[in-house]
Amino acid sequence: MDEKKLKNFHSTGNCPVRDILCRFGDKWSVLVLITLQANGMMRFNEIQKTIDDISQRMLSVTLRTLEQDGLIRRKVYAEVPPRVEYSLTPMGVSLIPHINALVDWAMQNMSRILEKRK
Amino acid sequence: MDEKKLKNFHSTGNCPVRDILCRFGDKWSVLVLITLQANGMMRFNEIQKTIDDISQRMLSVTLRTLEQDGLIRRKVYAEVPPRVEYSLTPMGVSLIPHINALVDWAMQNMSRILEKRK
DNA sequence: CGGAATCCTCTATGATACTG
DNA sequence: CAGTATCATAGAGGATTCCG
Repeated sequence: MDEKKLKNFHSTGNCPVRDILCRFGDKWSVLVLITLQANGMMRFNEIQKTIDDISQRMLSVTLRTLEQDGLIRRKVYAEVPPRVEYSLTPMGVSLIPHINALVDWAMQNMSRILEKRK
Repeated sequence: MDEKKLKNFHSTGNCPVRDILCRFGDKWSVLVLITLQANGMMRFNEIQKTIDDISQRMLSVTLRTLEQDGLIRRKVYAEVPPRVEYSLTPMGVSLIPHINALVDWAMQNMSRILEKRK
């Protein structure tokens, strides 16, 4: 007797796609990305003021991770006081439309979801 | 002197869109959704075997949350032993393409990202 | 079979203080 | 200004046990 053949989504033990997507599953990454997209090049303090409930530490951690993954670029100017500017890389830009699609979906279905939660 | 007008993405204190998107930012929701999409109607145990590293508890919690949000449907059959079948609702189905877009993006950029992390 | 209840652990995040 | 270092904590997630 043959069972239903069920499709799964991870190759033996670890799924690299899950590894990638988990990076945006954190609390701040998506917000930082769309903030950079909307405002272009931004300084550390500008980002923090824009996302006003992010702690300095988490902004720092998030930016470092995103830079490591190649989604944002970090440019340091040899000045005093120091100036550092962040912007999206082409790869970061290529992710934006998909994030926006999710945001649009969320806005369209928000009221119905919030209704059901009660 | 007028400062740069920075665009932000949350109305005073709480952003409902963030509330919605955080639901898929957890470890399992997306995986459950695409698993249901790929296999259609599924029983609890089938899902757990398919996503073989999810604990019974987390599968239960995840399914309940997704059902509450109206993304999946839970159908109980009055049998012994009990049978419960899960499937996507239309709203759940409408989310799938956007998830797939993210998965595709992840697959396309995976190798480059993993390279940069080293 | 499909869970719920309990307990426990570990990670993500936050608050605070300090620095080149 | 743009961080790092340190410490503290809530909550996500896991292991185990029990139940209709």
